[in-house]
Amino acid sequence: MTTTEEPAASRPKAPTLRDVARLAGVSVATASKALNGRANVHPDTRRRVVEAAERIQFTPNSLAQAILAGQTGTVGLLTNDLEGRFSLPILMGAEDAFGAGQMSIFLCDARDDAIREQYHLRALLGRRVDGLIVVGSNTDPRPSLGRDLPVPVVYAYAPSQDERDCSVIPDNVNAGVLAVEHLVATGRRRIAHISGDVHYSAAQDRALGAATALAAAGLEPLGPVRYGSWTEAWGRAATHRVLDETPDVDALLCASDQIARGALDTLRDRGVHVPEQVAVMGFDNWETMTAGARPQLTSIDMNFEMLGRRAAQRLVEAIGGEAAHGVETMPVRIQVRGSTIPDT
Amino acid sequence: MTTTEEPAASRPKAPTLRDVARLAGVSVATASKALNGRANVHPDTRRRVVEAAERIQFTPNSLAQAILAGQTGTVGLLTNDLEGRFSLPILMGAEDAFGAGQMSIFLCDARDDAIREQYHLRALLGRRVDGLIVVGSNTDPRPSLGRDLPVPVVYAYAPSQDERDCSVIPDNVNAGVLAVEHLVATGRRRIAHISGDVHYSAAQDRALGAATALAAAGLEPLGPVRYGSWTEAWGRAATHRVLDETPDVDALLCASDQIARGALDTLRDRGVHVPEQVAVMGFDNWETMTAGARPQLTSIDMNFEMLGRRAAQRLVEAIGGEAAHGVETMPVRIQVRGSTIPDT
DNA sequence: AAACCTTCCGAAACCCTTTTCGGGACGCTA
DNA sequence: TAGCGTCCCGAAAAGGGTTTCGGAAGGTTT
Repeated sequence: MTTTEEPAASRPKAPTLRDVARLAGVSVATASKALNGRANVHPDTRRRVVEAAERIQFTPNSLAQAILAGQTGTVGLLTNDLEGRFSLPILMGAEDAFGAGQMSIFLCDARDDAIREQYHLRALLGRRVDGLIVVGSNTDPRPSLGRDLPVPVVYAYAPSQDERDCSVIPDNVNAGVLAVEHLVATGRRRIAHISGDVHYSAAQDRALGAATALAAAGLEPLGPVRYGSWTEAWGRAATHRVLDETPDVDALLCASDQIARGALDTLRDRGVHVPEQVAVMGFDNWETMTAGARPQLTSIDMNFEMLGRRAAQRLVEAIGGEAAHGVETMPVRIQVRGSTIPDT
Repeated sequence: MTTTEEPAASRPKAPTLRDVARLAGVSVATASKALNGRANVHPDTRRRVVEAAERIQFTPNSLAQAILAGQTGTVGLLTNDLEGRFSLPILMGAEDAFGAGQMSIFLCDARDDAIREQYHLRALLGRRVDGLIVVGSNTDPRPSLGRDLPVPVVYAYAPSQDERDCSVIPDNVNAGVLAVEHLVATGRRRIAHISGDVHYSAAQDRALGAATALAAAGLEPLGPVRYGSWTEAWGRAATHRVLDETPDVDALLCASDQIARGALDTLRDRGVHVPEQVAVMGFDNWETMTAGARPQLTSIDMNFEMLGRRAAQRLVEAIGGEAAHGVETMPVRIQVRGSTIPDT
């Protein structure tokens, strides 16, 4: 029994640069230079080293590289969005923005729990992430992580309450404007607004934008903004009320796709034709909701991928030393479908 | 102006153990022992060190610890599920299973692209993850990552094609059984099955389970299994066909919640009462779909959190040297709502 | 007072990679 | 043949935390 005998169950350790050097018959220094394309290595030597590295499937240990460089090439994504409706597109946008993938992403779900968030924060800082992206579960401003962190932080979707932090959020006000402009452009004049939970800034902002655009078009809102919850059930109930109180409504602006789905259901039940008699719009352009609707749902797309890319971009800048700050709003866009324009 | 003044632009570097030792007036070795609760440190000395560490918010550098220990305390989650319907619950289950969070998770989305997957795999191995969880976009068996990796791999949701790998998947066959048993228990006898894409093993397995349970109950299937796509539109269209061909149907077993939503819409349009005349069931128990349905949708829950926990558990075992392998199916459960049982 | 033990602290090695610097080998020129 | 320049390669240090081992200081015993 020699000391090189390994128990059968043991997994082969990942090969190190030392192993490559030994196999190629050179020093570790030369092996490093050969693999990294540095000068002063004879072509034959380089070839030997590269072949040795491939043979044993050598992968440089990023940890050791990071400890030298002071940069780990990792980013922490701290989310409170359990469903991933916001954080996943943002994750993808970030993956794209960081480029040919030098950056790996730690995803932590704090589940709207401050304790858990602090806990994950400690873990991420211990792993020496180069930066943090914090994604909220809604667009309401959230407490700052603090300003004495050793790494830059970018807040996405939910801005930080601290103006000196860097936040990137969708432009909910303009979302309301775009929606009303579209409805007006299609000839609607009597537009009711069914919103979600009144305490959400997203509801307030969208309503503000809608009111502004209505005024600009010289129109009066049809009844009050009807706040409720972000559910299909509320969309159904509110639509009944709108039809009862203002039967001459010709458009329903719903503050989420789910509410809009509920509105469509009620309209169908009551024999109201969409979009001929009443147009319906949603917000978020959530494909799951819009694709199955009858007719398919026109919606405002919040551009989450772009939001993620921009957040990642700002983070890279901050890591590079450019201290951006303040709240940056990202443009939204409208996706027109059959619920506002008759299918051709 | 004191020396503690920092230039505004420069970010304070993360403090090291060396900084703590200097502040406490001891060596780095003593500081390490004091913070880690080792013996042979005088209580007064320990207290001084701990206070110094807290004062400068010292966080041990996990990279340095990892390079020593040969374990990084990180796991790679390689997913192809763009929406995160499977991978996010699995992520959460894994977070829970790894316990008080010694483990951090790299999330990479390969977007069903083998090149991108290989690329992320290299990056993860370079970062010396202790293990990998691979999540598929559907339950069809997928190619193995290979058996010569330096870390253990657990396949979740989609099993590996290689039997020697370790896979954890939901029990789709039993899901079909449970669904039919529930419908039979509520007095249904003429049960039609509307499924999704015929090429998906999930569709086949659920249909197999349903057929088995029907036979066990001494019932004949009502017409053929109607394969189509996993969409509401298909659910609507297929329901029309079922009603036209077999008007005496008393239950629609739909292979996804989306299909079931479509079925409910068509039944409502044609004045068929649910659940009195026809019961409707879905699969996946996707809250987004089930909650807004009228009536709320009975569905088979695939227990993704449990799946994730089990996968993480198997991975921990494998990291510890216990070589589990083979395909492990996880139990599913039924969530009964108003679409099969009248609301009380 | 000398020898011994306990208690506590610090120097140094270790992990893996990169980079700098010094030196050996070789060819060319005077 | 001596000297110089060029081309390669290897030794060594750096980076941060943990651990082992040696040793210093102080107290106790004979």
